Amino acid sequence: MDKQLLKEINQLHAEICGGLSDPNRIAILYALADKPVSVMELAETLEMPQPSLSRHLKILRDRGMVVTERQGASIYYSLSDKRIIKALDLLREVLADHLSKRSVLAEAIN
Amino acid sequence: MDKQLLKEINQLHAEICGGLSDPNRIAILYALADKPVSVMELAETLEMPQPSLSRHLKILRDRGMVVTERQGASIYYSLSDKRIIKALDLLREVLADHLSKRSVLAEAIN
DNA sequence: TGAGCATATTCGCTAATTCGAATATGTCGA
DNA sequence: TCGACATATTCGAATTAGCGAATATGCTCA
Repeated sequence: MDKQLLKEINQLHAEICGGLSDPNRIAILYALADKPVSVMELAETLEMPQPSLSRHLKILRDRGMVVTERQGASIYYSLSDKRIIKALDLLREVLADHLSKRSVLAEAIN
Repeated sequence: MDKQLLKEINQLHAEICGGLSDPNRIAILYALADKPVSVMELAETLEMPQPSLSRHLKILRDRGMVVTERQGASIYYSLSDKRIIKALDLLREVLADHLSKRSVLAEAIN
């Protein structure tokens, strides 16, 4: 593969991953995992100020990770692709394993 | 689940994801996908200055995403968990789909 | 049309990330 | 132990990301 092209792909790939690299956005994505949710509902569920939420949603939208559908005055957000949750779950498993290994070490100290 | 605990988990989860959110680190992780590689070899393959590489490797190490093994003067890095590549592949598929949808739109304009 | 609700954007600020350059640490073999 | 090589860390500067507060836009319905 062309080297320059590969760099551009990795750049885009990193931007997608950057969409995941904030705890609020992870909470948002899981909140959207099952069904579309409006901004107001999200703000309540996640106890997040609405403007902050909108900014995070924009980041996810720009990266094509969520899609919107207007319903009257509200806008419903949903995941654009279930594989995003799959990827998040995989990484959470990696995290869990890492933590439990560390905890074994912590025990062993005593 | 306890709300505060969930926040901490999401924080750690986001840190793992943050490990993926840089094009250089994505290149590093794919380079380690098959077999352990030394820092010098990585620097050559990826055409990256060694100090820069070491800094990125530290980020991945701190998050438990890669592990090291010393062999003489060299240090060999390897993936701590294949699921990291699986997650990256899933997200790359999401990216590919998103790009091709956009490209269809681009065609449609003409 | 205008009031009111839902969502988005902007501004000013602080904090975090990345980088190149320089330097430090650690290991091996003579 | 010293020199040479492999890797890691530090520093300062530049860029980027996130936040609260304020404000703007867009839609609906009377």
